[in-house]
Amino acid sequence: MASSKVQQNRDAKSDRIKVVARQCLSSHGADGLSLRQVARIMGESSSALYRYFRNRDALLTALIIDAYNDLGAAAEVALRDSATDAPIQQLVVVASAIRYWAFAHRSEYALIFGSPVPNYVAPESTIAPAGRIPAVLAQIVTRAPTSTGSFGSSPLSNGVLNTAALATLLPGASADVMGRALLAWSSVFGLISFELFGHFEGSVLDAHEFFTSAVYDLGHNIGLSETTTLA
Amino acid sequence: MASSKVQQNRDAKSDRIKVVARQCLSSHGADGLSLRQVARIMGESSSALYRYFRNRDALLTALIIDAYNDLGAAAEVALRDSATDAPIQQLVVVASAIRYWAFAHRSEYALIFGSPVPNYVAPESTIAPAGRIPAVLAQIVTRAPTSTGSFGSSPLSNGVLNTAALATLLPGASADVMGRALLAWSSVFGLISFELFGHFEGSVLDAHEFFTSAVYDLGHNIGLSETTTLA
DNA sequence: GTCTATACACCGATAGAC
DNA sequence: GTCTATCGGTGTATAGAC
Repeated sequence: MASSKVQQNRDAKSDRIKVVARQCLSSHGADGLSLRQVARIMGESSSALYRYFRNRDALLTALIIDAYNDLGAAAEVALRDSATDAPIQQLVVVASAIRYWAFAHRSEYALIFGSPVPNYVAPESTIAPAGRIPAVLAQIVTRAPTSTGSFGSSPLSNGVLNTAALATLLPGASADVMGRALLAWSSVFGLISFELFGHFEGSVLDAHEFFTSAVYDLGHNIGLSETTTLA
Repeated sequence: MASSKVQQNRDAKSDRIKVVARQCLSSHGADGLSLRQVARIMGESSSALYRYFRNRDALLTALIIDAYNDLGAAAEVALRDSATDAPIQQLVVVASAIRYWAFAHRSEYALIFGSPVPNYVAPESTIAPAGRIPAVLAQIVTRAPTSTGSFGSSPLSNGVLNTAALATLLPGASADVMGRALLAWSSVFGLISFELFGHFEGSVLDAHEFFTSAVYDLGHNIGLSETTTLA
């Protein structure tokens, strides 16, 4: 299991490349990421980097997976550390952690949640890390009293969601819970993206307060209650 | 008021350029848009196009404004055609029209709602067209019974929204109405973007049905009722 | 593992002829 | 208004020397 010395050096340099690549990302966007520029900044020739990443897209994929995992870990930590047991407050805590991460990592957020990079197709290896956030939200929703608020005022029809696939990610969740988790996630994403990408400019003055109120509202909508329930 | 013949020719050619530019947009993304490629496709030299657009960013701005206006007009038409429906159904109709437009104009949707284009700053002239969609949504929310559902279970504090600025866009709306309109808009945006950018891939099988149910749900959340109310 | 050199492509923007 | 020619830059990716 112990990786060899040379492997450690390889990984260390891969990491150094990715650090520089993330800087490039913020100044030129995902599409503008180039091995040449990374090499220039590192003071090396571009051909040297091809020993570590087959091509530009491989570097991009590595950055995407790292971003998903970093954000997913942040959400998981927020849930674990949340001082409250009330589901709706857990939602606010987790959503705020996501928002906080997004602002601390703007370009990586844009990389994974912005417009698709032209001529880049994400490989399968990105989907597992991408599922960590909806999984966290589903954990919260699962704890909501089942009596409240079915989806869209009537239960989701069979076949709308891929319950089989989602079950591996969110074990034990009903279709309704899955649906509410996905809705909550996309709404939180919408709020954060609008704020981060400037679409609230001029209309929302206190973005933090607006976000918190809105998420609170969303929590009510998907049936989360104030009172603590057991998992 | 009658524009001269030469002006008409100029506008016609500007339009032809923009048509080709929109094609380029879909294959290479906003950042990859280049006057050179547009010229190549049109069978002209690139320098000729500089008579019509000062530079690349000017072309981009024209495309952005057109996109906002096109989408805004689609939303307004949808609202007008559903004038006699209950507010919550109006919301579904308008949101569906936005979703429909997004899928018919993927690259333009990504242009205005995706990641910001690196090194491009949108000029002031884009903000008015961008406000047409929230204005439509606010019209719907305004018709909801004021008794139901305040924002986040407690009214929005003063100073959270720029009510002065929003008033010119949504005359007569209260801060609470504005807030609910913005929340609805960002949630609808989140749903559409997740679907369009592939984040529902593998989990949502019937995206249309899921979208409709979710928007219905959102409508309830912001206090829209089933019964028709007068404007 | 890193280097130089190379083949090949792309771009924005301008000058000056017609 | 359109053209050619040009300057000065960007990039991917490989071959082959050290």
